[in-house]
Amino acid sequence: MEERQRDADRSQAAILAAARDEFAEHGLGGARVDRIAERAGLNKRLLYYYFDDKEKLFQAVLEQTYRDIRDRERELHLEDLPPADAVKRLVEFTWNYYLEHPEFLTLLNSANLHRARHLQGSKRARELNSPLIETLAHVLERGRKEGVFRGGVDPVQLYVSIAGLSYFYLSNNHTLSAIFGRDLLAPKARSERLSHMTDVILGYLLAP
Amino acid sequence: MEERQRDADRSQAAILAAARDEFAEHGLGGARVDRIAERAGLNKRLLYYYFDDKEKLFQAVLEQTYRDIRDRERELHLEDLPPADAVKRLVEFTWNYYLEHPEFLTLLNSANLHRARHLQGSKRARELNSPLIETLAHVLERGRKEGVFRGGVDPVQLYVSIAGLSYFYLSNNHTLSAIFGRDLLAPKARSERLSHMTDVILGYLLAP
Amino acid sequence: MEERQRDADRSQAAILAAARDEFAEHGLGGARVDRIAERAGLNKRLLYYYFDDKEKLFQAVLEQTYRDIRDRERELHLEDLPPADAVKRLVEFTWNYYLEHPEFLTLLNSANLHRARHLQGSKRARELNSPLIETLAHVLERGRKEGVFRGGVDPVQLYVSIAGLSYFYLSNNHTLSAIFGRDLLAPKARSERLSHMTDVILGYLLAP
Amino acid sequence: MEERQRDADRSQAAILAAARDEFAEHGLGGARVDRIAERAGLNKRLLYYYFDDKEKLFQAVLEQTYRDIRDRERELHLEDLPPADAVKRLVEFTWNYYLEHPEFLTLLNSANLHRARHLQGSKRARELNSPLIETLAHVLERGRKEGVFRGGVDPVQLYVSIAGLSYFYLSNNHTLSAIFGRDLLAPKARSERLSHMTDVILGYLLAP
DNA sequence: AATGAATGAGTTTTCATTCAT
DNA sequence: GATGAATGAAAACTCATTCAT
Repeated sequence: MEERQRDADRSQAAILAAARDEFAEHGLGGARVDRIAERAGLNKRLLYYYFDDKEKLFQAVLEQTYRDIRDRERELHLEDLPPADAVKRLVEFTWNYYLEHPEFLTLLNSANLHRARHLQGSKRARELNSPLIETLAHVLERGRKEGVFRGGVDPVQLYVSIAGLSYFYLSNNHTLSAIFGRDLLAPKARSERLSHMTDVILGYLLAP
Repeated sequence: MEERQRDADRSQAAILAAARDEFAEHGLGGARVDRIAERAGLNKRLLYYYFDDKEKLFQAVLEQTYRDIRDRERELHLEDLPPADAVKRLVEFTWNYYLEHPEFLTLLNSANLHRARHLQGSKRARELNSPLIETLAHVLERGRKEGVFRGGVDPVQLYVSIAGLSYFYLSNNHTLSAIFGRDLLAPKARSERLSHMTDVILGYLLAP
Repeated sequence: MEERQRDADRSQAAILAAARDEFAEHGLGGARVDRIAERAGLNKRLLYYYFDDKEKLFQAVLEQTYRDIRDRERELHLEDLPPADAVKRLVEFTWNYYLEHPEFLTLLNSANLHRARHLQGSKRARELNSPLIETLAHVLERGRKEGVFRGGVDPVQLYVSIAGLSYFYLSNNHTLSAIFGRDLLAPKARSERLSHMTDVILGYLLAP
Repeated sequence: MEERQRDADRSQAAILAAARDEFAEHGLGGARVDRIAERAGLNKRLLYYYFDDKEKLFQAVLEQTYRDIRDRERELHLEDLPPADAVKRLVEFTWNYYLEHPEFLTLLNSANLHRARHLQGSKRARELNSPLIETLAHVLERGRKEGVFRGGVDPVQLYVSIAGLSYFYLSNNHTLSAIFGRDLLAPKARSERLSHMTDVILGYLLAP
């Protein structure tokens, strides 16, 4: 009985991982159920047994994806750092997380292409919301009080901006590389981008 | 003769417009050739007559899309404005263009999902490159000389950042709205976003 | 398990038989996958499930066709007969096999129209080679030693000639009938042809 | 006016030649009207203008093909040669004509696949019949009278046999080459085949 | 829990043919 | 006589999903 349960868990995890890769690579429309089963090394019928249909499977992948990044964000402990360091750390974390999880970007693109309807039904919508928003609000408040940050900064706007600077560069990496004729993921290009983004965010935040 | 030619052009244009909308709405994988023909009000066979297959049609759409935004960028005449105004205008233009052309965002996402292979073969790759990069370089240089801008700013990085700030907000609008539980496209939210982005970019650029 | 396996085998066999008939009747280019499925009484999708595509299905049919005639040739036991009888038997067998398997002729024509590329990839090319060539060589050798056959006869040439005499008559039966204005498959015409062919081959082989 | 007529004739001839090649290469089912037009360097509409449809075009090609070989046969003048030489010449002619007109073989195969229905309607059916049959009858008669040929030989059977020996070898050249693992069209193989065929036919005919 | 066989409804693509000039 | 544009029907092939065990 226990054995069976463990098998079941393992199978579900294998399916989720395979589905995540397939959806990330081809989008929701381009993903193939057959390929997911093959990637997972399991019978196709099992996908339906555990996840009902392709759409629900996509939703499960999305939820897991959000859960993962939120867990990581929670480990940042920005509240323990001086304001400027905290912001810098957030910029770096965002950049590195996107770099190491390229599937996150394409999954979000797919979710948005479908107008986020896969999140609508998500019961754990709470889980989706970033715990960072509140933390960031505190950091900004602290910075303002200490006189290092400008005031009137909306933490949501800032959070979105920090994400956007990394996201666009990495998500559109292929078209940008084609247009500019240079490899945006070369080591030097990477560190220049990170440094630029930090400059932009801190240049904006730091009080004159 | 003229008539016929004009009809051919009109048909091709109708197909391109229909395809652009369909690809934008459903992505490359989710787009349906039948629907494109229906949208265009033309026989499906004609799509193949003019564009060979779905992939080439997508490529044609992409090229036209780039051509359009590049044409608009060319009309900005940033070189005639004071540096800070020029940058502000660019931020506003980018924001408004994306707002008015939501298809641009999803098309680029699709192109990137497919690793920009549809641009690889594009003979007119030159056309893809933004004419703004050089203009922006001049603006930055002027600003630095006038003592209003900081030095050492890479125009490509800045261009990408300006784009990213708008792009992420609008492209991921649905997931973000779901997460934050607020409508990011409400009039007030829009003006707040534009104002925030301008603050970020100019806050970064303006010399202390 | 057994049941299922047997069903799979039965389905594949039904598809192969239906495909053989359809290809024989219409050629590779004229054959219709829909019709094959209908003839087999199975879902069209299954053809692709088992044989990938139309080309591979044609290849499978060809291989099976060759296997069948080779099996029959093996049952002839020409080595047990006096040389002249052995050759006579081969002429008769060839004639009758072609008569009873008209699909063999058109399938070979199709294969040749496509430059036999469907045999190129066939791993079991060995199976295609007739076991008769060696047997025929022995028969010719025996006949020569016994003084009844002329010497210097290449068994491959002879084999091809025996086949050609029947093949051309039957494969081109329709045009020949149209040209000569007589039914080449009427009973009398058949026996006359067989008798003529035997005369030709033995008239050539028998030592003067 | 005259000019026009000449253009029209030239166009029709170009279409026929292109169609002959296309049909020979791909069979009736595999031939493409577009490709025929392209090969002919003419507008597709013109094929329909002159030949009504694909089927009628195929019929026209067939008729022309028969006309051509019949014309050549008429030039043989077998009646002027000693009987054995006449037969030898016919074997050689058949072999060489097939070698030089590989399209003849595949066109006949296509015609037969379609049960020669394209000849049925042919008004000039008379043209199809070989003038050689009668000539060959005379040659056989002469040979018998001179005591060099055996008696009781049906000229039609002999004609078909002579054709079959060459036809099968050349028409099935690809499968035979694959099966026997040797190139049947290599120069040495060619001359051996011709010599073998002559031996077979004369070995059969020559009185003991 | 797991799986190979089977399927209906699409999906892209092709093709012979016709229209309009 | 000649042609580019257009089309309806059908072709090969695909896909998510279900059946039966």
